[in-house]
Amino acid sequence: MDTRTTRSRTARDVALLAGVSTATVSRALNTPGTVDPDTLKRVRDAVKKLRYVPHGGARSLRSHRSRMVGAIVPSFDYALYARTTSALQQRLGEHGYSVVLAEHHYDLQQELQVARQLIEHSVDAFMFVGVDHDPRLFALLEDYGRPFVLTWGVDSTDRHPCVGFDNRAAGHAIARHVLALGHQRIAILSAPLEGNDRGRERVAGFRAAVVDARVPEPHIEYAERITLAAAEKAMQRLLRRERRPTAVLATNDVMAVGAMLACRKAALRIPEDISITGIDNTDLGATQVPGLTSVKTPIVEIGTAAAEQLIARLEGKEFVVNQALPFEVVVRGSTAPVRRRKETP
Amino acid sequence: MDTRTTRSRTARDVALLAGVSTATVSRALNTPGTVDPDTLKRVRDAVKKLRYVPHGGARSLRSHRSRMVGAIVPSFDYALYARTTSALQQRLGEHGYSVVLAEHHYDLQQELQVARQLIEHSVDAFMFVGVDHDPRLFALLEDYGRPFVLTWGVDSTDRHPCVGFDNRAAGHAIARHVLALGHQRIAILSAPLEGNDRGRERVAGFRAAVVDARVPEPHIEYAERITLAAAEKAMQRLLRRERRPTAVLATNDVMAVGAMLACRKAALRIPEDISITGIDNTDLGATQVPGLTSVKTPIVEIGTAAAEQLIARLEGKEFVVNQALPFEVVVRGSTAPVRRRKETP
DNA sequence: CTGTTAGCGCTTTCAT
DNA sequence: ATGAAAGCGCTAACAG
Repeated sequence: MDTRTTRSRTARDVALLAGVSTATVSRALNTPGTVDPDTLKRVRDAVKKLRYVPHGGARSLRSHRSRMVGAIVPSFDYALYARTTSALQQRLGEHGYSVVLAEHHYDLQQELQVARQLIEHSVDAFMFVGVDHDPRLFALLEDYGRPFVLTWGVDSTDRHPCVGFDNRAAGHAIARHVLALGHQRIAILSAPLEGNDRGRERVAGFRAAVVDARVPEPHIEYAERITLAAAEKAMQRLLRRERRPTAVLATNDVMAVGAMLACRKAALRIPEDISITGIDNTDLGATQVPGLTSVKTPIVEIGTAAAEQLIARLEGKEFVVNQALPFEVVVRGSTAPVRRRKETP
Repeated sequence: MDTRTTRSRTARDVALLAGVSTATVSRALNTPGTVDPDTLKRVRDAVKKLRYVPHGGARSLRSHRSRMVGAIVPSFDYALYARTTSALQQRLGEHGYSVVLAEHHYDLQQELQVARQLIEHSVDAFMFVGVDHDPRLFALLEDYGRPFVLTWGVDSTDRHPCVGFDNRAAGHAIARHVLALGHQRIAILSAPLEGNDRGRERVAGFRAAVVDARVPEPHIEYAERITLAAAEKAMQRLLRRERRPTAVLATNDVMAVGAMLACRKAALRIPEDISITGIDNTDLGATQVPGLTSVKTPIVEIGTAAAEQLIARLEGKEFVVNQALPFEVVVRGSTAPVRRRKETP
C-alpha cells in the first residue's frame, strides 16, 4: 500500500485510461462542447473510475484563474455578515466559484494582511464590508488586478464599485420616527466606530435628524465591543447620567437589545419609560418583548447582488458600479410617544 | 501602462533585484534560518519593494501543501456554526493557515460535492460538522490523503477523529431537569433530522430520559426548517392537539424560541402554562423573557480544539483522536414545576 | 476534433 | 550558504 499522504491521480492517468492526450482531458473538462461525444464519454468514465479531481493550483498557475472569491468581513458573530456571505456563496456556487472567508475583527490593518494572504491563494476577486479601507489595500488590489466589491455601504465619492445601502439615511429615518413621537431627550448608543464606517454613518444620520429637529444635541455613549454584555454596560452608564433620555437610538440591534437588558435590570419599562430602537432588523430584536423597532436592511440582497456583480466582472460583462438597495423602518413595541415631562423624573 | 488583469511579480523578479537565485528567495521565505542574515535582508527588502506575494498555486503544486483548511458546515444562520468556524479560523490563522468555508444546507450529497471542490483547491485538511456522512466522503478523503476532524458530536464507534460533545447526554440532561419538575405530559419539538445526527442524538436523549422516568411516550412534532417561522408553525400544530403538553423539549434554541412565539400568540403563559427548553444556550434564547432554559454547548471550544487537532496532525504531532467536551444545563425562567392537573384544561 | 509542445512560479534535490 | 536545473499538473498555442 502506498503510504504517501497524497496520492492523487493526474490528467495523465485519465488520459492513459481513456486513450487520449492530456490536452483532450483538459478540453473534456473545461470546454466539453469542443470534444467528440464518444471521446468525451471515455474521458468522463475514466475520471469517474479514477475518482480524478483536477489540481486547482496547477490550473490557476497556467490559466490565471482559480474560480475562488475571497470574502473578508468584520466578524461572524450575530449572523449578520454570515448571512450576507451565505447568500454570496450560494450565488457564486451556482457559477462554479468557491468562497474563501476571513474575518478581521474591525481591524483594517488585519484586513490588508488577510487580503494579501488570499491573493497568495489566488482568489480571483474580493468582497469587502464597508467603504473605508486602508489605501494600501486598494493599491494591492490594483497591483494584482483583482476586481472587488465593497458592501454594506455606498461610496459617495463613486471611486469604487459597491453594493449596499445608505447607512446615514437609515439612521436618519429611524431617528425621524422617534422624533415624530415627540421625544426631545434623545441619546445615542453606539458600537465602536474604529474601522466601522457603517456605524459612523448611522450616527451621523441620527445626529443630523436630531439637529434638524432643533432638539438638544444627543449624548453619545460608546460600547467597547459589539456584544450584548458591552452594550448593556454602556447603557448602564447612560442611565446613570443626570437626566435620563426618553429615547435611545442604537447603531444596531445588538446594541439595542443590550440596552433593553439594562433597562429590565433597572426596572425601566419599555416603551413607557424609555423608547429604544435598533438597526438591521434581526431575529434577536424582533423576538424581544416588546419587539424592537428597527430598520430592515438588505442583508441577504447585498450578498446576492455582490455575487452577481463579481460574476459579471469576472466574465467581462457589464455591471452596475454603484448599487444602493432599499431599507425600511419596522415599527414595533419598543417605541412610543413621549410621556409628559413630570412623569419622567 | 500594463493592461493585463494580473501583473504579478515572481520569485525571479525578487531574485534579480536582490542579486540572488530564486532558490535563495524561496529559502528566505520558507526557512529564513538557513539563509545568511545579509542575504535575507536583501531579499526581504526586494519583497517589500516589489510588493511581492508568492503564488500559492505554484507552491502547492510543488510542495503538496497549500496551508488552507476547509470547513464545511450545515449553515451560517443563527451564528452557531459561524462562531465555531470563527474560533477555528482564529487559531489556524495564528499558524499561518487560511480557512475556506462552505455550507451544505443539511444535504450530505452536497457536502460530498463541496468537499471535492475544496480538494480541487488543494485544501490540506477538513473540518466537518456531525459524525454521520456519506461513505463516499470518507473514501474521497482517504483517497486524497486529507486529514479531517468531525465536530459537534462524538463518534461512538471511534472510527474517525472528532471533537464535540455527547448530544444524547445533553438531551438527556435537560429532559431530566424537566422531569424533576414533575412534568408528565411532555412533547418534543424537533428540527428536521435528515442529515442531522446532532438533532437525532438530542431527540434520542430526550426519549430515553422520558421513557426511563416511566412517563408517557412523548409526541414529536417536526419543523420543516430550522427557522423561527417554521418552529412557530410546528408549535402551533402541537398546541392544536388533543391534550396540550405541560412541557416542550426543543432540539435547539431556535426551535425553542419559535415555540415561545407561538405560545405568546396563543396567550399561553411561560412557564405557568407551559415549560419550554432549548439547547445551545444562544443569546437569542437567553434574552427572551422569561429566559430560555437551555444547555450550554461548547460552541467556541469545539472550533479551537478542532484547529489544534488539525495543526497537530498537519505537523505530524501527537493528537487526541476523540475529544468529548463538557456541556452544562442552564436553568432560566422558561421552566417551572408542573401545575396541578385541573388547572391545565 | 485531437495531439504535441512549452511553460506558468515555485520548491527541491544535487552540486559547489 | 548559495546556485543550477528539474519538474510538480495543468492549459494555451499551434499543427495537423
